[in-house]
Amino acid sequence: MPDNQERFKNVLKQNGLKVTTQRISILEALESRPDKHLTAEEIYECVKENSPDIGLATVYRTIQLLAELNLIDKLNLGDGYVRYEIGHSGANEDSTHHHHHLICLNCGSVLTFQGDLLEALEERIQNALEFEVVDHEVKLFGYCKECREARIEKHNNTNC
Amino acid sequence: MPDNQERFKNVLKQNGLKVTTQRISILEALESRPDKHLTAEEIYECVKENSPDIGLATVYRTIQLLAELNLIDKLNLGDGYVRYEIGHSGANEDSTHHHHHLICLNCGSVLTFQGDLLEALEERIQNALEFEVVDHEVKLFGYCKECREARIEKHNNTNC
DNA sequence: TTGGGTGCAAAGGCTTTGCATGTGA
DNA sequence: TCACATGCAAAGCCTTTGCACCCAA
Repeated sequence: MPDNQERFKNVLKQNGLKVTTQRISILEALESRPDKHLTAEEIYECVKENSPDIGLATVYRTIQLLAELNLIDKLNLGDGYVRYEIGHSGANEDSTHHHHHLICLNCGSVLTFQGDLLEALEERIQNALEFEVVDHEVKLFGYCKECREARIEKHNNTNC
Repeated sequence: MPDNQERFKNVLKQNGLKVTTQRISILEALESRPDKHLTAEEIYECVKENSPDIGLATVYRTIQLLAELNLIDKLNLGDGYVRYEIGHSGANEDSTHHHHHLICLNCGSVLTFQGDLLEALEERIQNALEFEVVDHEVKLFGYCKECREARIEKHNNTNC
């Protein structure tokens, strides 16, 4: 999406930051793999294909920057890596209510789903606990279609 | 709760594991601070008061064990530490639907709340995406009562 | 020109692991 | 007794930082 890239360049300029080839490459890498939830290392490997000289430290610095600019979202699956993805909602929409994640406990794949059924809950909390909710994160753990089918198959074959 | 401790000892024995003073101490430390979401280091400091010779490695090994035995829950607030707390639901209840967390973005305090408004959502996902949900994790980020009041006060004083 | 950006390597910080010693059953 | 558990220190691993060089503006 060149739109997104133009927006990125503008955001950088507006913040007095420079538009460098590395920054563009990293954004492109993330854009080319939507819903992929890449780790810093994966982004690094991906970017190196086109920019072999890039350093891992630059990747870390840039994703931190992108996250601060709300251009990408951080995601922690609890596996020791911090992951990143292009912001689904975009900076123009209400960024506080976005998508959530379905994490397969077997293969580790991550699906996303839209939907915001938490507003009622948040309102209740706001009233009951006087806690002002500004963001939320929902992770659902389970088994994806593929793994379920494989498991059923295995079950039929081995009976365990 | 001596009940919990008895249960713990039984669980250990049933799994062919030994009941050691270190393991008991660590469980006690976690029990004495419900809703506190301690890091390994904090547990270590806490246990050292009564067992000065304990090693940090033992704490790590034990909390890992306790988590595997479902006696404690892991919690990741995204601040670089893994935290642990005594399982609220206990092993006798339905352990898949427990409590959730309210994390203050200002002071870092963590409140918990019960309630499970996600069942409808999970059912919908189960049907639509053929993803079998077995557990979920909900984190709400915002500002606790104390910080809100402090913020309002500051606002009134400094006008910013 | 020039101050922010980058690459490389070293350092940080949390967690795990190897190994000899200790200890519950 | 003896296999499991512990303590200590070293190693692992992801991430950040220091510093000299580079380059977008």
